Amino acid sequence: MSKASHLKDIGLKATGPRLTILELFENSETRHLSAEDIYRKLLSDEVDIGLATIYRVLTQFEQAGILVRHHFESGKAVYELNQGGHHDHMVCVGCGTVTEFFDPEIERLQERIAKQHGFAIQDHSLYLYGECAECQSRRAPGKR
Amino acid sequence: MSKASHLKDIGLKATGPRLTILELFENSETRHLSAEDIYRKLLSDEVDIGLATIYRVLTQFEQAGILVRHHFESGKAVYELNQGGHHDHMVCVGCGTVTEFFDPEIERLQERIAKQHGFAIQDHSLYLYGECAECQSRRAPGKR
DNA sequence: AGCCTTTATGATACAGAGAATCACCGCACC
DNA sequence: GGTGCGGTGATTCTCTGTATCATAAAGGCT
Ligand SMILES: [Zn+2]
Ligand SMILES: [Zn+2]
Ligand SMILES: [Zn+2]
Ligand SMILES: [Zn+2]
Repeated sequence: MSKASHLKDIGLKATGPRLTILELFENSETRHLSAEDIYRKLLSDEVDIGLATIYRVLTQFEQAGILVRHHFESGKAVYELNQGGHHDHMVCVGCGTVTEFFDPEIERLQERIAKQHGFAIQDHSLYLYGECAECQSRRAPGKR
Repeated sequence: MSKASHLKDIGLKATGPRLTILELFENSETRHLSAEDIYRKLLSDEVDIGLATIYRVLTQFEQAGILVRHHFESGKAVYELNQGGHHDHMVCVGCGTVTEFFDPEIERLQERIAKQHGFAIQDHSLYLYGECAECQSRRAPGKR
């Protein structure tokens, strides 16, 4: 009953859709999922949850700190399980693969710049867009 | 006739709306403007340019390299004059003020991380969100 | 300048992501 | 097992931004 009680702790009833979506994140190969991704995945699993519910649950989970939301250039928001460690993202414009990274030096420099301007950082977003190693060799197989 | 010939060089006719929008950017106090911002500003100046035209012209100017587009968390795209130097942005969640900054060290570290993953960066976006100095003292006048 | 072809404009319709509505449903507590 | 309140899902609405299309205006040519 860990999952159900976790939901109750944050004031959310342990309903079918919520547990299903939470489990989907825990068992998914791809960490970063959009509302549409989740909707399609559930449909292919014969689970029928309305798109409105998915949007609602994702928002609630984000506010509860269970999920973290990101906005890549794709235009649609993606969510991932909040497992404590902050990290930033590299997005391949070829295949869409998302790679996570964390650089304490960059984090420190951001704080330093903010301090220089008397700015109190609450949040930040750093996305690198480009071509992953696979997509590069796929486009120029000879090179390397 | 510098502006007009500049437009012609990139294959765009030097029309009224295009010149007006370009001049608006050059004379604006605020560097970062959304389509809606421009539309309202022009309306208050008794200039009537359709919103569709503004969106179209902004897209063309971005493709021509005259403007650079950014997506802050606000949800709407903002544009600024492309004056050569790349920079990143700090956005105040209180008053919306945008502060620009450039840190060669952060840029270098991004490249290093990409290289470590065999990733070829084409573009990146770094936004810091928080409270500017003014908004902080406005909320807590005693402190400082 | 006046004509003519090409491109631009602007009103409006359309699209896509996501939030709001609201009647119905089902979990939790008794 | 009833009852009430929160949850659900079909649908509608909102908000950015794009596509359409008839009309207008650039700019090259004479
Ligand atoms: Zn790739
Ligand atoms: Zn991540
Ligand atoms: Zn501020
Ligand atoms: Zn800027």
